[in-house]
Amino acid sequence: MAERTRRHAPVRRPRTTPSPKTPKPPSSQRILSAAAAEFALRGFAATTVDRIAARAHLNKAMIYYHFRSKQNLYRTVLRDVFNAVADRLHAIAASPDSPNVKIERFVDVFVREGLARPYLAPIVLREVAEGGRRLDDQTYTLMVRIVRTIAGIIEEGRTAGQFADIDPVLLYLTTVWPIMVYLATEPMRNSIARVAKFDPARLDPQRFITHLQTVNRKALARCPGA
Amino acid sequence: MAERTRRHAPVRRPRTTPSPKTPKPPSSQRILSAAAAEFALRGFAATTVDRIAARAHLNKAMIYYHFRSKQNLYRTVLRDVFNAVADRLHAIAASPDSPNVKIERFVDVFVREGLARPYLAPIVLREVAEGGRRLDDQTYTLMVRIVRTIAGIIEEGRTAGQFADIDPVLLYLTTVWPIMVYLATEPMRNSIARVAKFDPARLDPQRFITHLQTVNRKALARCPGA
DNA sequence: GTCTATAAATAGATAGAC
DNA sequence: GTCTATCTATTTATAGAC
Repeated sequence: MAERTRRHAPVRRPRTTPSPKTPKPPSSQRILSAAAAEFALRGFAATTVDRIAARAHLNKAMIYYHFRSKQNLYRTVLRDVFNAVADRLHAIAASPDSPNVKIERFVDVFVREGLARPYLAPIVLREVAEGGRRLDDQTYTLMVRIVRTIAGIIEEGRTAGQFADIDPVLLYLTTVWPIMVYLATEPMRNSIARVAKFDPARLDPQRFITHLQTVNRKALARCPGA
Repeated sequence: MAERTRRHAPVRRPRTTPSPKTPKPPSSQRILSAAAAEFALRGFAATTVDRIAARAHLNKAMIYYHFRSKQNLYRTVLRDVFNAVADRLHAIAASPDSPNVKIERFVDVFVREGLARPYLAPIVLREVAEGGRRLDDQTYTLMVRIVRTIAGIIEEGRTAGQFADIDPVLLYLTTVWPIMVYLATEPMRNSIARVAKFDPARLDPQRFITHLQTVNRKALARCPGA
């Protein structure tokens, strides 16, 4: 609704003139990257528009020119984040692999993508803690599609008789969220390991991925298991 | 270090005069409750001292009298939260139950305690998203003790030959954090279910508890499972 | 212990030149 | 599209009466 009343800011125009050699990305892109980093680092409230501007090597006024408000900028960042996740997930779901392999690939891809995008997990977790109050309808729908897609993979395996009778939505919960927390705790993992006196290597990405894949495989196996 | 320089505020004095019939708790307690609720709802930065005061039916100045700063109040709340969790966990770990039962009880108790304390999960998740930057040493150590305790339960079962060769720390990750996210998403669960068109009852606490217990049992079972 | 100001700093948003 | 300057509101924290 408020989205309808945007007055200027052609935020993501169809790049008619790609400008062959762009040494640095256009300012609206720089703002989006800087905003993602800052929002991830400090959360919505603690992030100042000035800091975003500084990180983007721009002026505060430029942010209000491209995006109408801090709120609107945040929403755009959120949509981008969820869109990226949904894209990756759909690609996996649409692949010709077996459901079993799809679930494994899902874990693997999710962790690696998350490691490559350090802003992803903190932003999503902050939004969860917020009760999703800042999610607009579009992002909300996107989030639901993510749940439905992974649940679909499990349904696929279940109707094919390959999986045990596990609720896909619940397995989504126990799969996606440990990943998000694992990613978000990256800055503190070494400190924890040191204080707790165990080898930090135990929390290596590859070990974590294998663990989650194993847990999921066992959970979905038809073997009784005690 | 800064903790050493506290000038006034006998925050939690040994209640020498319990004042037999206290109709409402002492102001410092009211402040702590109000602060927990507000910090959970909005996070540290977005929470104003005025709102906490209003919720506690007190004046802003009282907060600075009892606690020295917003920061210090927040740290106190965090310590209380983690202390409560650690207490519950130690009680379970010290019980004479078998490791198998302990893990099941752990899941059950954690979810139910979390439901009864709606501020717990959001505060913890916000802190995770923050990279633990606001944790003081005391709380940090407390957090580590929680990891060690649950890891200890699994070690206990493993050396007794009852459990498969699963890394306790990794199982801690895949057990505790789905619970935290499950708890924190309480306000949005119904909306999600509605938009995604599945029965909200699928996300009932009891179903979630059973699911997590099943996944853990299978993960820890010695049966190969594919 | 509790309250009413109020100081001091900060941050979202805009005006208007270029 | 980009900048400087500024308006306005909010917010942490304190002073000081009772």
